[in-house]
Amino acid sequence: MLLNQTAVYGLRAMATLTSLAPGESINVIALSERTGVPQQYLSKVMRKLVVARLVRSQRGHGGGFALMKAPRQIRLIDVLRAIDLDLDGGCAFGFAACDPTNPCTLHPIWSKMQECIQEWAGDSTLADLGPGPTTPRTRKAP
Amino acid sequence: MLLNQTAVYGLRAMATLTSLAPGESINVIALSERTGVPQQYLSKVMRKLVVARLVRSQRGHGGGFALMKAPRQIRLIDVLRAIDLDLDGGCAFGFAACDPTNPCTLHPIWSKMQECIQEWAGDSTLADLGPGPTTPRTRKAP
DNA sequence: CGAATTCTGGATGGGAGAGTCCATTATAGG
DNA sequence: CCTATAATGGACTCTCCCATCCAGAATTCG
Repeated sequence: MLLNQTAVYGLRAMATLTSLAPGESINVIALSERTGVPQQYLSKVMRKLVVARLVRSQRGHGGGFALMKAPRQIRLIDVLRAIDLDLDGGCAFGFAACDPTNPCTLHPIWSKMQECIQEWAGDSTLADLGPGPTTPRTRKAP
Repeated sequence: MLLNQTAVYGLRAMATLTSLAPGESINVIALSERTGVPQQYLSKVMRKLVVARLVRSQRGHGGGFALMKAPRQIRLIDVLRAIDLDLDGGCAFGFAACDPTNPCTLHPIWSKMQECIQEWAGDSTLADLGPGPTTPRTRKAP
């Protein structure tokens, strides 16, 4: 897989939160069932999203998680960064000084990929999600 | 980093082989110096490229590695596949049946990323490399 | 043939990501 | 005020990727 597992888990969770009615919240047990992410591990992931101020958490009876901003204001890159995913890997050759004026031989194709993924993650927001379900009839075995 | 370390190593090696004069070959020691990939590990990586028939290997005195085809005929996706990198992760939610007619909510943005990366890896070849060097003055610490 | 060179391959170790278990803290509601 | 609920946090395990060590097989050169 291209993105790491934790990043995908984060996207699943955020997508599910986006599908909630305004003002509604969901606890980690229900969220785990809908997303297929192991409960205990999902807790860790959610914490990262809370710390990054993308998600609001509420403890105690009736508590749970909800988005902290409007879906339109949450870019994918914000989610991925919150999950500690580093999209900008630097020079493919590991050169200390590699830039467009002094590029390594991999620079053209490498920067092409970087731009492609940066543009995707930077321009898409949770408002770009589809109308489809956030929970499946059947899920593939992990 | 987006791609895993081994995949990047593979691209570095292939880029360096591409920069050789026609008919020339290079042994793993020199290749390791130029690419910054640890020798012993580079051997494993090179073996994968050989098995995938992208690289020709020659043992004994004066042996080494060289490209098996013209750079134009080697796509990036061929290299990445040889390194066991799986670019097609399937549905982001892990749904068993997720397709354009019955999509999950993440489907739009997910497929957008898939297309972006598939197009990049499928359309680019080693002929698209730049003229820059394959070995740096200084390299970042790993 | 003999020796140096070079790739091949197995075995092993370290570390980070993924996942689990359990104790603790905070909070709503009766 | 008490209890059930729910998030938080620490400690631990497991697995796979990255990396290293070393023995073995093939091939060229003198």
